[in-house]
Amino acid sequence: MPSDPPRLDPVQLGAYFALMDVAGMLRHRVEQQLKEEGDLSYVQFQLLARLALDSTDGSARMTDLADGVVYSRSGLTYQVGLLEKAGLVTRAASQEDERVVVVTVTEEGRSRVRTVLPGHVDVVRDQLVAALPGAGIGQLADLLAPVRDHMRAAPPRSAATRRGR
Amino acid sequence: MPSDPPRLDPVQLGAYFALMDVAGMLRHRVEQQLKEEGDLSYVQFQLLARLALDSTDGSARMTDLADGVVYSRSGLTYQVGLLEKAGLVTRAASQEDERVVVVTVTEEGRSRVRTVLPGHVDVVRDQLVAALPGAGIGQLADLLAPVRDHMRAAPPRSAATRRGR
DNA sequence: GGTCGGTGCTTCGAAGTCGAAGCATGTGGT
DNA sequence: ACCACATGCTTCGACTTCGAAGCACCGACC
Repeated sequence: MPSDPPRLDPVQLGAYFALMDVAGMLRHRVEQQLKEEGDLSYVQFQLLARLALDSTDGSARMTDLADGVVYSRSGLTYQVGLLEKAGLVTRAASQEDERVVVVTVTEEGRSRVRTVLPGHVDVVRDQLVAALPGAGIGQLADLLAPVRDHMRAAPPRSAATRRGR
Repeated sequence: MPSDPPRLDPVQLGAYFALMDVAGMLRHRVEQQLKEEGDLSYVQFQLLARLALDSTDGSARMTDLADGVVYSRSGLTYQVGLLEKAGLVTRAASQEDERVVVVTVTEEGRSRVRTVLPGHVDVVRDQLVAALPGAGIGQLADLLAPVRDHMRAAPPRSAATRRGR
């Protein structure tokens, strides 16, 4: 009998829902903390953090920022505009390539990140790490890493459907 | 110089970022599929699915729906309004309590869920399950379940910081 | 050197999202 | 019965988000 309902056992479905729920709630809490302690949205924090912590010179091209964060280009333009208005970053056209806009954190931007980071980390620890006994967090990291790689590699559309693969 | 920056080792941070990234990408892909094959947003699908699959009589109060989905009340009103306009659900005041609005899936709503479910499951399998070898998906479920419970139980605000501040 | 497709970013309009305020109904205390 | 507060949902305005269209610049090829 072709049981038309899907072909995902309860365990798989459970993992899927749990993943989405946990991420959703975690994001919600993190966003609250960022808003309260630093008047930043999650996206803005991600952008600032990437510039202040993951970049040697504190600057990056718009496109590189967009790739790091899962975001539309237009949304990025908007958010960087806000950050610029707030004095946390500066924008400048690249010399080598006039099309490119280079975004750079200001000292105030770095300072803001420093202000929010401890509380941010507290939230993650209290909400996520604390719920996982001992090595749990490590196992979680080990499980998710390959998934992330798989997803980044996989084509966003068109391959998802029908028999194939 | 005291290393005041966070107190989360790289593994914990890695798990956190991986979680947020994976959930973000997965949601993005799932949303695409839903939009293409059923003209539904992720939220709308969640609402319909909850009514069609998780409810014995195919109906629920607005508040119960909002609690299940991580969502604001006003956003729920908006989305249910759209679903009603599309003929996928109906709204009616409760008899016992005039304040309560009971939402019920229509047959067309159920049908819509049936239409999108297979593709939805395909995406989850291709993107999430396929990336995890053997028992991986089960381990993921086991790890996330307690986290979800922990978060649901934990106070949404104000408890984020203990010492300091 | 001029045109042409490709790339990087922005603008624009439509939709979705949230919190606060508002309205109507229920409930408990006096 | 009355009043005050609580509860359930909606409305409102502000903000964010996205995709499509647009602009400016680059590189390559004739």
